[in-house]
Amino acid sequence: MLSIGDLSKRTGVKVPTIRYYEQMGLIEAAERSEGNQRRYERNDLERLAFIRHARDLGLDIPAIRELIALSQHPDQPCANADRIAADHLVAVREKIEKLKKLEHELERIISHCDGHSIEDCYVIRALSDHGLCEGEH
Amino acid sequence: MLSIGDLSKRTGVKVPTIRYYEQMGLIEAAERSEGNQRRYERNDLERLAFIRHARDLGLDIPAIRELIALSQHPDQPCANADRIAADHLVAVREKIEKLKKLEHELERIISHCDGHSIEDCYVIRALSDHGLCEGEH
DNA sequence: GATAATTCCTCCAGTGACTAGAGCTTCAAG
DNA sequence: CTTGAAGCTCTAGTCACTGGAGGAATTATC
Repeated sequence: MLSIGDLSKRTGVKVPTIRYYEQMGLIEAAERSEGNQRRYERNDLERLAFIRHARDLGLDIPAIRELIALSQHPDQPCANADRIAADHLVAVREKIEKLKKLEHELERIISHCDGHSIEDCYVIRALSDHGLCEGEH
Repeated sequence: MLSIGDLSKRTGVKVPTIRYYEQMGLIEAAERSEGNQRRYERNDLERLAFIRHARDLGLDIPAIRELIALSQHPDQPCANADRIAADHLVAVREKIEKLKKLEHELERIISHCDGHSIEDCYVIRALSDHGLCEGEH
């Protein structure tokens, strides 16, 4: 039996976050000690590690809730789980593309600036005047 | 003189967002009509375009506030403005790196799954068992 | 066994950058 | 002069936590 603090240390999920996940229904309400403190077992540890891992991959809570629900019907086809992951992959790729554009834009702005005065600062000027941008954004 | 709606159309910043920026002190409180409606001029348009552009680049409001303050001292050196942009560039690059790792991980998980049942689903298994991951994350 | 230090509990509020809605007033067009 | 769009303020909600207050339970030390 683990206390919430033990569970936190083992999974790297902060204590208030564990309580938050319980509130959100991602983990079941834990058993309590005589003094009303949460007590966890091995399967809670696994469940929480699953959630942690999914969050690290950037999945949001509704998606995780769905994956958990799916994982509880082991006999069903896993097309839905694949779809969740694939949709997320698309979103991740889109974010990467956007950020790459930003990266280039920032590089360009910074490299154009000669570092003298604000009056001539390319950073400030580029922000003021969208016409100085390359491409659309 | 522009109404808040006109300003919104011209800059692409939504009306409630303009009011929010005013509240946050990014734009000065506008003059008002007799009937208490905001009235804007050309320089408000420029200021708001500046903010919009900086937000599109992903700068947060404190950074934008700082850039605005800097832009009002045209005789000072622009090292600070450069630093803000450079710091942001570092943050953007870090985000890109993280997302690329996620991309690979998701690709790998999805490609391993044969699409049969949840029981064997690699998506679910990979999430449950961190040991199936490549590298650290 | 007493005490002290740590961990736990619940509840509430705050984060960032908006966004939405209620309920009311003003403006512009016909 | 009427009507409908657009404006006003104020409040609350979004997402996924995070932090603090104030108090109870547990664990460690003496």
